[in-house]
Amino acid sequence: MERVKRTPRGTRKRDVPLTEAGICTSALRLIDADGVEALTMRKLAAALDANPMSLYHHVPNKEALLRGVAGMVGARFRTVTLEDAPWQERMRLLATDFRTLAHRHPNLMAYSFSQPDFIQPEDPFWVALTAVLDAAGVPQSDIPQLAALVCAVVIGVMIAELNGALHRWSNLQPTTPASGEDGPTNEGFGEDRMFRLVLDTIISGMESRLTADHAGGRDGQPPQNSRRASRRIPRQLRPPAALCEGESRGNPVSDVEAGFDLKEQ
Amino acid sequence: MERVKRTPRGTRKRDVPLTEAGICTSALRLIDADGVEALTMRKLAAALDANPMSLYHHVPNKEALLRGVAGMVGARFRTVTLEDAPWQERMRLLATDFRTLAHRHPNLMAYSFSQPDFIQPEDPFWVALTAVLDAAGVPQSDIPQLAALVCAVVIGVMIAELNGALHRWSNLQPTTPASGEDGPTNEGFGEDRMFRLVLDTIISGMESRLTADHAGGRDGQPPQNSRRASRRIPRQLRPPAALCEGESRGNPVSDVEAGFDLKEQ
DNA sequence: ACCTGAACACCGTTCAAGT
DNA sequence: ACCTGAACACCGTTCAAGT
Repeated sequence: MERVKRTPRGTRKRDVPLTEAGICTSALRLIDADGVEALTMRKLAAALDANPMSLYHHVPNKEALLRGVAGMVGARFRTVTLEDAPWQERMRLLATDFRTLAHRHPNLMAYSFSQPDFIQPEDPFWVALTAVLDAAGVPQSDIPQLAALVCAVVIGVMIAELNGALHRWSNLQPTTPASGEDGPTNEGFGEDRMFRLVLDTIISGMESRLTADHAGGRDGQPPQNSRRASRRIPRQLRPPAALCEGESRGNPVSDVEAGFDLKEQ
Repeated sequence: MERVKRTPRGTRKRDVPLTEAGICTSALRLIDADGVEALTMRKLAAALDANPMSLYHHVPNKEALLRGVAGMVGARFRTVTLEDAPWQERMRLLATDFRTLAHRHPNLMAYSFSQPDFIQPEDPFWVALTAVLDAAGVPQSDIPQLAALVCAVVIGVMIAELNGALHRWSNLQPTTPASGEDGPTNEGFGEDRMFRLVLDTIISGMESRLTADHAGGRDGQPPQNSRRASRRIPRQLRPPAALCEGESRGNPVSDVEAGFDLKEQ
């Protein structure tokens, strides 16, 4: 009995012994086609023309397999490091490159994004992001938290983009329909533009925080008009509902004057 | 044979006929305890002391059941509408209230957030959000897209918070370990603070866009220093990799001067 | 060492049959 | 009308047995 078999369509498979890499590659192909939830050890084995149980000699279980696939494409992330460019441009480039990778395997990424261990400290994306924040002048001690927030924001927008929520929400009617017009007018609105808008917005917000930080405290004249007025308003006009862990937030009205004061002072 | 039975532990169940609401309530209890992925039609039936097949007379299938549960807790969202407060404060309050709801049922929310139809046009959260953006002076035509982005950002941070990624990322070592210190020093860093920081940052970014919009174009003196300098830099220093749909973005260097120019002009 | 068939303990769901 | 038992078509995974 020969090992090389032919599928009903005649394509040749399994002329090579099973490998973890080969299994992951085939799994990725199935995920790209039908999504993570449609991936099955049995279907994967069939695609590899192998016995379902043979997979377990190379992969401990399905969860580890998915981790392997995610790690495989995560390692494919590439970006250029423009040391001389301003940090704003580097951050935009980094986020755009990340998004490009996500667009390459949307089904896998929609799954990976909800895994807490998706980003590892050695990942080139994380390394580049912390480097950019360092170049921006963020204090060393605040870099991890701020990088985490940037990750969360960027990934949040991409989740909403990949599962179609961004598109659907964008076409929801505003509260006041104005007049009987013919449906949503945002046909050519473009997720590209929205992604760039989010980037520009958080970069603007970071810029104003960083410059306020460098200007030093509350003495400088207000830069435009209302940017700092909102900070004088008490943070919470009513007591917040209890959180899960019953944790009480230290000082309810900690007025954040400027800068990234993440640490307990 | 009586309908009221007792479980092995003696607690009484099913003294009331099956209802869709009752099924959803029981499902929510199981989800709160063990997560969505652990919910099973058979386990749910056992919790209701019913035959697994009886559920299908009140709920078409498991997917619809989960939609029903999500809709049930989504309808529980409440917020106060402070008509007189500045839009920044209203937006903060709205996001915080949303987060409070998410903390009440984290397992369900972590699932719901990845469903594209989680937010419906009639949802009080959406209505309130669009009202806030309207009060902020966002042009009517841009409100849906901007609200969608706010949703995506806020939900993204909450996903990362609920699944622990935010906490893990925050404790990743920076690239330069400085010295052999004893691990991460961010023990009391607090997701509350990080959530507020994201809110403040996007609000700051929106403020600078809105005020720049009102000031009208590029003639006004630069407000502080670098906020607008980054816009003069060409957007893309290298050609972007092809996106999924092969869609070419119109003008690669569309310099966004100010305001929310989401529409194709 | 690598593979495999049978089997186990689960799923969601259909359907014919009960009351 | 509402409920139910049996059954179907799947899962992931274990395990003893093969080569």
